[in-house]
Amino acid sequence: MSTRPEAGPDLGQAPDPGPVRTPGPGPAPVSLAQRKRQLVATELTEAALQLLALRGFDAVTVDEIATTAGVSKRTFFRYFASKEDVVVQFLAGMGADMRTDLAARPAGERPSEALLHAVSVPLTICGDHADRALPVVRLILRTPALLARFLEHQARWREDLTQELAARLGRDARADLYPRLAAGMALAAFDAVLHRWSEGEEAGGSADPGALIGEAFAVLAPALDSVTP
Amino acid sequence: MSTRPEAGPDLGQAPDPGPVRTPGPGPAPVSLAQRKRQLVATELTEAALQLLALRGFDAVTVDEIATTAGVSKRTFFRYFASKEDVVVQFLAGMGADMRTDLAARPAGERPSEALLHAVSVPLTICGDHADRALPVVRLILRTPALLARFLEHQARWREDLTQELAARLGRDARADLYPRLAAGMALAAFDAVLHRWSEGEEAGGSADPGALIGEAFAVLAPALDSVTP
DNA sequence: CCATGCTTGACACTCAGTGACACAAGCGGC
DNA sequence: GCCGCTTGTGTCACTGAGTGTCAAGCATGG
Repeated sequence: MSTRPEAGPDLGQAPDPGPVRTPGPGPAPVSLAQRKRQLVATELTEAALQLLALRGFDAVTVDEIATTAGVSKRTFFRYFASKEDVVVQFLAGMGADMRTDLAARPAGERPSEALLHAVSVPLTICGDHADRALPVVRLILRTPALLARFLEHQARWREDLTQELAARLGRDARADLYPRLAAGMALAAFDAVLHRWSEGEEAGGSADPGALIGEAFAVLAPALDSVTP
Repeated sequence: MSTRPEAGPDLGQAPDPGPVRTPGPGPAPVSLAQRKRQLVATELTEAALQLLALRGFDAVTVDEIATTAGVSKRTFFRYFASKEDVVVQFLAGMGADMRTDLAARPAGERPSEALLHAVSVPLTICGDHADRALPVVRLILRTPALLARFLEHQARWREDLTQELAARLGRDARADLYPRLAAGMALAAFDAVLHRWSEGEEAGGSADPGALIGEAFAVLAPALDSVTP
């Protein structure tokens, strides 16, 4: 792969069913075609997560994943933009609505409050499905190639949060350091929590990420709100 | 490529001359072989930066870069672990001594002060060589593949800063959120400054990064020092 | 002069990722 | 019922990154 100027997989291009969600039933798609797509997608992620967790990222080829899922290599790339994406989209999908969530917060709310809520969304989801999410998070954090991709996604989140914050506060995202700085701080907290969660008690993940993020924001809050007292 | 468990290029494996520095003469290596190595390395980075800045990351092949520099593709990969690394190492090399710098700060210093100095090092270097550094930074920030690699490097910095901070404060980097959180905040400031610097006045880069980072840390300081008053 | 070690180029190979084309459903109109 | 149309898929061929191997080339030290 490489830069992917504006490419990406041809995932349901009509009423975009959103990032492929893996196992959870959730709001099932309606059309037959959509359900078929969904089926193949989950089959692929399932196969990928199992194989990769078992043998490591490098020891598994895309061909293997595809064949295990019962499709061709070519079809794999019609669902995911890269080998890394099968794993990362699992996490990244959860963060996609951060911006929406931030935009939905009441206008007068302090930045620290609003950001805390936005960032909490994916973390509480993780916490609620720890059995599925924890192995994935661990795999990502300890595989350089996956980490790089994940951070790339995160950079997009940061961009989104920056824009949204700038809009909320009536500031210029270019000329003013604060919006990007605040977004970065929120994501730093996110990362710290993710690390702590994945490392704590190498057995079954320790404290609830929802609680940890609150702890982190207690430290951040004074700085986050210092610009709008 | 992919995960690179512990691989990397066979860069001077004897008394490792450190990351290949590009043009600056600096403390020239002594041995003849070392100087030859250095020469090839700078030739490669020079060729790469020129071609990539001109035609974009995807439109240039490693073969081209190598041939332009007068060596073979195989030799390219003996100097750089990946196509991205030619560009990124330029920046990443500067950040490598962050940890050393942090460790060298007086023990009693407030975390915000110590971190500010550590993070300032690469930024002031950038500011001092803006004519060379700015195009590279812009290229990295707007090329997803390069950004991903750069963030991967930064993750290593964060790890280093985390360890060092934990040591300084006598805390446990695993159980305690604060060290990683503080390191993340410092790097968030770093990123914000880098963005601001690269975007400000699309002409020639605006305010001095050294000044910008001070501005950012003015916001961060209360949070950074809140744990050790 | 010869042995040793380091660097390089040439070659072959794996694997990620893409483009092109042909083929098989599912579906609406007539 | 048949005809198009769209959509998803497999096959094939191809580019380009990255690696292993081997056989020179060229410095050094004895």
